[in-house]
Amino acid sequence: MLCRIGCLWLNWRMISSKRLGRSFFDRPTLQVARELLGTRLVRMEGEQRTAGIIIETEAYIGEKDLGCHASAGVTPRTRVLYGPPGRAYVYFTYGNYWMLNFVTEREGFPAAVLIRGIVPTEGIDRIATRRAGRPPKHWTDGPGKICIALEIGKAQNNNDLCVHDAEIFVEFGENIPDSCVTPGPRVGLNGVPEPWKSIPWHFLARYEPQGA
DNA sequence: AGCACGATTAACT
DNA sequence: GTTAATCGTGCTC
Repeated sequence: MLCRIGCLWLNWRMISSKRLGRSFFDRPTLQVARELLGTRLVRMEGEQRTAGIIIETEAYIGEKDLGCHASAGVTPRTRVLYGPPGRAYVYFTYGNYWMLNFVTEREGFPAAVLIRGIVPTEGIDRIATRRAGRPPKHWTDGPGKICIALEIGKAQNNNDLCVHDAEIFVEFGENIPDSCVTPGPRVGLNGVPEPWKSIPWHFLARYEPQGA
């Protein structure tokens, strides 16, 4: 009886959960990158939520993709990319900035989605403090800015997004129709040879926050 | 140990 | 439009 109740409770948790599970990330990276648009990125800081709607993503897929860090093979840094899907890959670049990615596809295949833009929805006061002096329009419109606004750094690298007490996770959001999505080349790959430099693995959503 | 570079940002002209 | 800042990472010696 107790077991039955336990199972029902677990089922209820699964069905009613607003969170994306591991199966969401264990799929082709382009599909994950596209479908992440409109979902909600949540950063737990103790009991407080800081969050925003994801509106811009980029896919980095495998060792053959010369724009992907995994083109260098397994190194201390890229090890996370080869790990199981549904983990955070957080790396440091340009001497100043952290970048948040979600690892995708099966364990052993290195791929991830970079989170490039969100629209803040919760914890606005904390975001405003961390982005002080900048206009709201530029609070979270870049991958480095998102990590500043949500206080994401080295400590979150390799974090599992799909456990109950995750610091970072993603919730289902509203559906973004294809008519509101603009694919294009990935940003910042100037030294990367074609076709990787121009391949349209960047996804930008036109998103109108409620009431605007 | 040394070197070149980077999935950026902010402040310039 | 251009460019400086800044340092971990990966590669070579």
